Amino acid sequence: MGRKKVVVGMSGGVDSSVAAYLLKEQGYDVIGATMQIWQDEERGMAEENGGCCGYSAVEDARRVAGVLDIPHYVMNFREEFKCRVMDYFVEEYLAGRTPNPCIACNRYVKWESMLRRSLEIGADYIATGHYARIARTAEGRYAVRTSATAKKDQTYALYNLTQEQLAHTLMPVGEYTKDEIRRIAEQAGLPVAHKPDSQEICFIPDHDYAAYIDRAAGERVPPAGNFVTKDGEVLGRHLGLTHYTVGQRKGLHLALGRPAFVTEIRPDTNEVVIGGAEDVFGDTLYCDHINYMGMADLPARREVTAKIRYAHAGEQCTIEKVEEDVIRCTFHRPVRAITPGQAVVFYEDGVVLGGGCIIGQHRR
RNA sequence: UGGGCUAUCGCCAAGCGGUAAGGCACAGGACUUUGACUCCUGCAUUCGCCGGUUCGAAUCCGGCUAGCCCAG
Repeated sequence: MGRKKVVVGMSGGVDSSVAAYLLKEQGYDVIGATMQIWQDEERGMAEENGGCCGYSAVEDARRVAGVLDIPHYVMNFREEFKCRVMDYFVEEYLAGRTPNPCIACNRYVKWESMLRRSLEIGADYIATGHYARIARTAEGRYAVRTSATAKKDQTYALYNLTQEQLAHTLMPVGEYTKDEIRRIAEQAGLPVAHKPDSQEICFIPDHDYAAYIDRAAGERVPPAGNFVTKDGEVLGRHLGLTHYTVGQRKGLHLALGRPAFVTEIRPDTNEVVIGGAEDVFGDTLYCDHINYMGMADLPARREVTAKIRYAHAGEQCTIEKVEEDVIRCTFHRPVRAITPGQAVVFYEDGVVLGGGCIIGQHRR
């Protein structure tokens, strides 16, 4: 009767399906659970391939659970998802920042809500199909560390998890490569072995973020304004701050003879600053809303590797706490597109030490 | 109204008698559990309009139209 009970968050995709399979093989008492997060089921049906939490989620997950012969529940997190992910996404854009909804979804929905509900039904752990591994530091802290495949590594999106959450988390998929996972799925006879990988933001199926924000924010959407150079020269009109992000090139409709990029978004003056390719590099950033993971605090400066976006290879840098809940990060070499609202995540030997939300290149 | 200059893809711009470079922008695709970046592909049977010269013109000639500049 000593079998540990684990609730596996099943999205209906290959990864989480294999996670459930692996845990069952390892002797856990496995329960499958699929989160219901769509606000509008009708619209969800429009999506075929599904994001990490697309419409086909429930059905596919149920079929997999059937094959694995494990119970399967559907957990309704629509309210949490709306409040912690969708609303956050819109508010950030309205403030001229660029949010990462997946990070918020992980921390607050996949973990906070799903873990609480799982513990309530007597589970010891929750598990997901993320390409990451749980590590224990010498000081006894929990942290996520890079998976066996650098290629599909998903630790960046998990930097915001708490010690409590990590203590109750299993990530069996992190030990394998994507190819191995698909092979395992095939051998196990899982019906989703060849389902395409998820991508894009799951709650905006048509990929038109600006239009989504327009619908959600109505009157509060920032109006059109000027594109300017850093010297103040007006280059043209922009469609409204929510259409842009730092580093962006496409969609500016600015034919300057050479590629033009967004280097800064100024909510206070409603301006979008434009520069050349070289102008989007910077070597210093400040971040707040720090989450300490592998390290308990940052009492002194420290040399680490930092990623400033999901698909960033990482760059060596020095981090230093400049005030409570604000860290300055100085890169050894300039990094491209330091973007307010995005997360910066610190690593040491593949272990996530912590991270925060980028304020910008200046302290504010 | 005289004199001069210029009119080539949405923007900029090669071309100077031999059968339309390139850049930017844009579109599509690839990549991608965020936004981006990047990469690949596409993008003027036609050169302001009408005639003429020539085997052959965007390139030469004439006229017209438009814009710019200098005179007034």
